[in-house]
Amino acid sequence: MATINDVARAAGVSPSTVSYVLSGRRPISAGTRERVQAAIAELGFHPHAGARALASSKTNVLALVVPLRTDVNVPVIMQFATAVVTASRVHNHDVLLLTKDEGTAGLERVAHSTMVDALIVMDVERDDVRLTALRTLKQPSVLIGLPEDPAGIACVDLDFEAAAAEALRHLAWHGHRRVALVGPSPAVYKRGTSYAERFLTGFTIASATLGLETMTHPCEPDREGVRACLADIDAQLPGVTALVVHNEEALRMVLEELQTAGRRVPADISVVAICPRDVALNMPLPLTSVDIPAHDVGGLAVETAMRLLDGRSIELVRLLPPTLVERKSSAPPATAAD
Amino acid sequence: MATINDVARAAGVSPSTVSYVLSGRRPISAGTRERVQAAIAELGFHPHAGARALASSKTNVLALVVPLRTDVNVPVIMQFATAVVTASRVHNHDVLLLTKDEGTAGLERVAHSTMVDALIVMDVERDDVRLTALRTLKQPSVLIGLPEDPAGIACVDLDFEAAAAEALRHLAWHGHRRVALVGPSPAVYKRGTSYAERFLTGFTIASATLGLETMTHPCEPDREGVRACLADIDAQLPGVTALVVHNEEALRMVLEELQTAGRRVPADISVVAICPRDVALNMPLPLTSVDIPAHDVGGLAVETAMRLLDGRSIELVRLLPPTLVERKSSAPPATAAD
DNA sequence: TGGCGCCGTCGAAGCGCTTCGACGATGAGC
DNA sequence: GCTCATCGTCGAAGCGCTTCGACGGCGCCA
Repeated sequence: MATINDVARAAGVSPSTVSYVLSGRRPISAGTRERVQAAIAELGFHPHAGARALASSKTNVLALVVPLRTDVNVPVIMQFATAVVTASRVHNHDVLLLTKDEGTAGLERVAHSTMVDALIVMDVERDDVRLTALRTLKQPSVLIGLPEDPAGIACVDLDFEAAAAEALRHLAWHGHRRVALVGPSPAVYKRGTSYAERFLTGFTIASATLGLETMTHPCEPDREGVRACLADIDAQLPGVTALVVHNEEALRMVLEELQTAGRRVPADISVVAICPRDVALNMPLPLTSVDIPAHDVGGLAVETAMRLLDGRSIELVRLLPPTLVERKSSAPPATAAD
Repeated sequence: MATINDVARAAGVSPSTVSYVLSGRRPISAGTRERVQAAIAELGFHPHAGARALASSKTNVLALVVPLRTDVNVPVIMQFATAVVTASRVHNHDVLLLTKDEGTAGLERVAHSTMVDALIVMDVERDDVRLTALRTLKQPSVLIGLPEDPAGIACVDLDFEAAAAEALRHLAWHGHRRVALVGPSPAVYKRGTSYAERFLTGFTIASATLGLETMTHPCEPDREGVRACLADIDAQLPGVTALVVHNEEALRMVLEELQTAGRRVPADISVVAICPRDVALNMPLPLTSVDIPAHDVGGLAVETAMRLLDGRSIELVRLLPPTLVERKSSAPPATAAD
């Protein structure tokens, strides 16, 4: 492997000049620059990442902490992850992949050993134990999610409260009065997963504001769980005319169960999903949905990390406004006249 | 951040002694070792990864290249990825996440700049363009998959040919004579994706060996694709009594379509799936399946990388034998008497 | 009791890069 | 024509660690 010294020798300049050509931190004459670049190309020189990190205390690596539990929706996680990687590359950074199960120790390990410049943390819980650890690190961190007390840590996410409100507003506008929320699995709530709670809150508040009769119900994403959930909803909220489904894995089964029960969507019952765009589009019926813009959120997380790294100002909490797209699964409720 | 010098001073020894305590490369007396360890703990010392990489030319980082296309099965990819990360941690390594779309350039970038010690590459194609690049790197690489000509590169995977044979053998043993393969989407074949082709090959060979009447059909994983696929199968292989499904995303829909058509599984038609265990178990009916042991394969990939790194011998191509587990979706075909 | 080998430790070099201060050359200002 | 910035480049220090050769002290054997 060629070193910066080899390049310098080949170009007839000093190593520092090569470095300045590379970093652009000092003016270099056009002629010199070209000779250096030619030498770099010819020798196939790539600066040694470790040496660079040592000298500059920058690694150009971001840590990304992903959950590996399978009760969260895997494809969505993957969408976030690839969005983060893609955005990182745009900013000339790479991504070190950590799993949530290493917990606090993993964060400290990579931070203390200076493997990364910043950390992006997914699957944040209400009182996430990792927060205090993150606050003591010298590297900045960005959460994808919003804990109860972010205090000093940057957070980005979809505004799930607003998303719930948006879904209800849409249904209310169509004339629905009785709406049930099919939520994530009980385990997700039990963990205090941030987005689930915020959606629930938004749902409850909007329900009151709009004067709707609503109920909420977690849902295990298997056939039995879905059946039980729908049965409970029918029992507790008879005459329900619309469902808000915030559980992608259950989504398809919910639709199937409705069909099996002979309830047509949207003629007999409307469905609004909270999920990524492509999921909504790939259902048997294109669903009216509020997007989970994983790509935007991931990109924003990286962007925020970059701003933090070069000392630009940021908004500490950034919640993206939801977008509801009306497709084929929502309509006014059937009237007695129908 | 404390440095090794701080630790040395605190423990009253030289920096090299601290280093030897850390690495165990030279004998250190118990007393000294304890003092050093105490100092390390007290100061919260973590060696600087860059400095270490520079001095030792080892990064303790593995590159993992994942596909981000969505026509491959995302949850399976995720299983491989988490298996690799988990296994890496056991060997005291971290994982740098690359996406396949950076192609050859990405591999060369991380290798030439000495960011990683070895590379693990997923989603390998028949004539993968990345192979020649990999061969020129000074770092070893391990493929998850098996290209046409691996020549010198370590490969690990499930033995998909044997998996196909296993599925057919099981069905033949039950007395089935007409069996159709519901394969991955056409795009997967078109790319020359290694596992899809190997499965197809194994299927065809085993079919001949066992003297079965079979056919194969790719399947787009959406409602329409599944319907079309099943219709084609019925048209081209009338009286088919069993299906081998090598397409997880279509799996659920296949079952649904069969049910809709009033064909009971396994009474009217048997189904053998090729998929991870948990997928087979989470279907409405527990499926007879050949496991895709993502966890084992990922672990083996890491293990192989480690052996390569410390010069132990390896088998260049390692294909894990398939395991078929009989569950509720396979049975002897209905006879005329039924 | 003297010599030899081994154990445990030290010191220094060096990994490849960045960065800071310095310095010659050039051009502008008076 | 002389001073003073400015531009472009250089040299050297230093980032924090590993590793190699060296060396003192000890136990062992003769």
